Amino acid sequence: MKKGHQVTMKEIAKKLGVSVSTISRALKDSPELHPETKRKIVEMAKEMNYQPNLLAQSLRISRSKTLGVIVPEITSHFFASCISGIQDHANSRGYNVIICQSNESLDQEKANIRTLVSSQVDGLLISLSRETNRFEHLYDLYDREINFVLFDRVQEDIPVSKVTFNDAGGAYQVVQHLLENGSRKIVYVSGPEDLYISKKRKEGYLKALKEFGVDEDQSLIKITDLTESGNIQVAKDILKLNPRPDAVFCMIDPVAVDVLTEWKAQGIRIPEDIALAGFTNNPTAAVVEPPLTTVSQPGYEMGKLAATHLLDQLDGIASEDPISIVLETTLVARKSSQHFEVKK
Amino acid sequence: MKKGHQVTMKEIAKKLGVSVSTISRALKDSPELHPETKRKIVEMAKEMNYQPNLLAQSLRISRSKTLGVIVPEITSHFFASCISGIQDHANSRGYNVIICQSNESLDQEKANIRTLVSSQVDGLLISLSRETNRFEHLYDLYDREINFVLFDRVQEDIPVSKVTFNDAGGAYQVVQHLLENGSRKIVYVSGPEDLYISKKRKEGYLKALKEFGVDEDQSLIKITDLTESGNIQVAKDILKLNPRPDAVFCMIDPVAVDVLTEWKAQGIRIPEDIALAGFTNNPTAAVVEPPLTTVSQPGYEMGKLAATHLLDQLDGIASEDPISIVLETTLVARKSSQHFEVKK
DNA sequence: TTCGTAACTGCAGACGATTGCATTTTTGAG
DNA sequence: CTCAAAAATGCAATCGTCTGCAGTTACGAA
Repeated sequence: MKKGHQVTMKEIAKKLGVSVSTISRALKDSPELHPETKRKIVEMAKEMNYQPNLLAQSLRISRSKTLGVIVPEITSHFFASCISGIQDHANSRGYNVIICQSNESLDQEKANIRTLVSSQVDGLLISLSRETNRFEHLYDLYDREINFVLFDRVQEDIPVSKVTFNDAGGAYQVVQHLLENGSRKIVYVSGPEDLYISKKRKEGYLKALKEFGVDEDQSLIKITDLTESGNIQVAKDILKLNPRPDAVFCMIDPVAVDVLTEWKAQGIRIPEDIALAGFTNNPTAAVVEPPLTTVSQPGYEMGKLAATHLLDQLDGIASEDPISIVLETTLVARKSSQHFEVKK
Repeated sequence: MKKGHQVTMKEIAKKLGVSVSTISRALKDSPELHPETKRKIVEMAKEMNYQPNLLAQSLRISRSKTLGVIVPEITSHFFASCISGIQDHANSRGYNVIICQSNESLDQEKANIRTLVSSQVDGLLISLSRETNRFEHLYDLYDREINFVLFDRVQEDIPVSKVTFNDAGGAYQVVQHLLENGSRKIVYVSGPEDLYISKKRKEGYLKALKEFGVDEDQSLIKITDLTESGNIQVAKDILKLNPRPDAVFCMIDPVAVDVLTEWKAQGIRIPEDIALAGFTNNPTAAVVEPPLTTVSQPGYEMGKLAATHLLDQLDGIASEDPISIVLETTLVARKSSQHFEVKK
């Protein structure tokens, strides 16, 4: 198999004995061309299976009609959904999408940005890696006037558009739910503390406690590095608390699933002995036993909105002033949180 | 935010009062340049934050250093893993990756191919959609001498390289496992019959039965359209069989999970009343109750191998003759298949 | 001082598509 | 049959980068 040679306008021109400009005009259906010439050219182009070289077009108009996307990891169902939303919307507006993963690494994130910018993407959609606690690379994009939109894992201070969930609100919903079910001693299992979502969900957790008149207790806030072993360690630590807490709210579903698995192995009954809730509504949440109470975050919608806004900016439809779009989440109450009801 | 203007060689040249060619040579560290000139240019380039325009480079050398990937859907964990493997390997070799989803639609698949070819990707990695039962678009690529590799969902007759799992072997493993556990009346739940993996896994199923001297029984082969309602319908149909089968082997995990959920809702005990097994080893398989016996398919490996082979072809390292790479699968025996042991 | 050679740098054309302007061809009127 | 206007087509430059070749310096030797 040789390097596939694409048919160019030049070749059509030679075959038909006309100039390249004429080919170009014919294929754009220009009115200043003789209809017969046009017909012949279009026919020949089809016959030769001509397809325009997008690279050349992009170079000429300095717009690649391509968006760059950077997510921490594609294999996460949530980010895959976001990508799907971005794709579908971008394609419907004639844009291509180049996807990169940062693998939760700041260096990789920077490298991705370099590559995408070099590739002349018209704009970027970025969800920050876990490691990203410095933001020069983003300010650099900003200074260079390259359009980008942050989504889900954002940095709040940068004056660019952002699409986020009401993470605090979602956490509030789920903790409120646990409180309403009678729990008072509620653990919050957080990810790394400088992570945007860790902070926001903690806010919601604390707010709910406060409104129900429950005092904040630092010993009930556990931190995991989000690895499986880290999660299991936290699961064990929680069982050592005395008195044992009524309920545990994990920052993301995978943590809750690991905790659940560990506890089941130890013979702890959920929700009878302790209630459990997660966040994100991963596919796994619905199928574990007992089904996991969680908060639903429509990733597809988020991706679609982020893409819409970026493209609106690029196409000059949206104002260039940055905006912040906040999506609401929905509590998905399942069996894992029915602590006191079951007791009765 | 304006359209980000990228620094070009021309601007560096103007600033330094030299020609563009000199800039180009300096940045390529050409030996025929005065070291001092070179130093100044490199310094200035860094200061001005110069980044080469990949579009222009690609146009010039007629190679975009970009691969196109088409998968049925990104949100499937398996395909996401493949993509991840493709990405990592392609990046390590200096290639970008453009990802498209066909959403299981033939038309979308064709459209994706058109776009990617127009975008001048150097090669394609394709996993076919469910709907793809005609293959003109692939033969067309072949005729145009455009490099592509098929993976997982392949078409066997096209003379291009393919990477697949030993699907028949995997199915054989799992059915053998069920047979060894004492099951004899084993249902195979298949997806649409013209799907590559439906056929291959059926082969393995039948082979295992034959080797254990179990007669093939058409009434034990059920077909689902892979929608949730389709899967549930099959779950119900199986319960109507008289006598009730010992075990059920579902072509892919999501089907098995739907069946499991439906049966649990009906009070059927698994594996006590009936054993169950899936295929793919999705994350959900490990966390359902009972944990699902399945067959592990390393998607990341598959993606990596497919990318490696394609790039080897492109770089002239691999022979241009198509090859077929077959990856082995691993049986993951979990509780859902411990039918007779538990009975004892 | 002059010349040869090496060291350095610039020119121009190419990649493929597009477009303002110039040029050629056609058409019809006088 | 001529000529002007209109219609059809071609020329050339552009986007940013690269490179073969030609041109320009500098330097040492004679």
